[in-house]
Amino acid sequence: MSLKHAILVLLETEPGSGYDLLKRFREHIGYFWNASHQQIYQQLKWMHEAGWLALRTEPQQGKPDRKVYELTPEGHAALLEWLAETSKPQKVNDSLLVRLYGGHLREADNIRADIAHHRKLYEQSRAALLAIEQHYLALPEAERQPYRFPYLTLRRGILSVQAWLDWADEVDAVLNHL
Amino acid sequence: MSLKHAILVLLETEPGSGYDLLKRFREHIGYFWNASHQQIYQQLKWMHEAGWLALRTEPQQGKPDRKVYELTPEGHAALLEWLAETSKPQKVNDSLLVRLYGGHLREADNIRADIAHHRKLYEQSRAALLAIEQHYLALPEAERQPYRFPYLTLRRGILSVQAWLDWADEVDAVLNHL
DNA sequence: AGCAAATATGCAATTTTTTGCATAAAAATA
DNA sequence: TATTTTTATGCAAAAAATTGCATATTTGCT
Repeated sequence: MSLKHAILVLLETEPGSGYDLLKRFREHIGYFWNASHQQIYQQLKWMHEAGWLALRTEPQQGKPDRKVYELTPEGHAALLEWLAETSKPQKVNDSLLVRLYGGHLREADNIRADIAHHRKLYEQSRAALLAIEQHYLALPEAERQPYRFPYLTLRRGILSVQAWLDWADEVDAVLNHL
Repeated sequence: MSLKHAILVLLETEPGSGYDLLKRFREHIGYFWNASHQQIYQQLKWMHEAGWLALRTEPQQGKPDRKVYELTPEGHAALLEWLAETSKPQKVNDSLLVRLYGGHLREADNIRADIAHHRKLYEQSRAALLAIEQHYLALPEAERQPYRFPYLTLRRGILSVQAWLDWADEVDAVLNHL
């Protein structure tokens, strides 16, 4: 529904290829937007055909051409239009919690392992986000300016991951005196 | 992908109609699973045809029949099988944060209004979840037992909503000295 | 040197979700 | 009494996401 617009926001900040976008989704904004490479390439194709994106093909020695996309004025207009809409509340679908809800049908060890597995992922995520934050905070005031808004979203990622880990501690405490 | 299984978990706890499920999704577990009525009725049909659910039609005076679904042994088996799988990390797609990421293209007041609008929703959600928690904590030990696992998911909802509100405070502080 | 992983792009089929439409009675509110 | 909201169910078309397949080079590791 708004992967198109997520792509517009990213390309407005900095033009890039489909693979560049994939990495940005994975490494930088995965705590608020996720997309597979198939999805991204499909959308880029659609957006290019709709006139939202211009395509610059950079020939590379030996390697296949690098296809760099950037916003057209139409794409910019579409982005502004979308930004003005009021966003619907986030739709959450978390199967880990569905599984926990049905915990009475599972082995306690299975639940513990499930939580432990996710804990590792969230801890990795927290470390990555905190590293990005340190990098941002080390910048001189002037260079921080353009990242003001992305930084606010980064804070959301950090608080959100931390809240998950705090909850996991509660869960482990309960599971351990079962 | 696992709406089917979310429905199985809910019906395992207590049989009910499509509308009952809709209300449970909306009022009780909306912080970890959401589904529209169209989705629910479609899935119920599929699950019934697949032999996962038995249908009991309760005639009502005047009113149209109440269609109550409950798990068959096959449905129960399907649920147990799914519960044993390891759950993939939650896929997050939050358009509010995409919009905030592109905040440099928006009016500050527009952003503030957007945050304020969502803050109201999250505050309502927090109040509802805390009320459910109070209700649970007021139960005598024995009656609390069957709700142990749902209570853990409720805690996730509470911590999660609180983390969002804490973040919104940070955002407001930054936006106000812009 | 050989193999795995990362880089880089895409098509096609299937599944899932969303959106729009449709009906109809009961309960609540003005 | 009239209108709106809630209860209650469902079909069909369109949009979006997932899954499986396919290709080819480069980089890092053993």
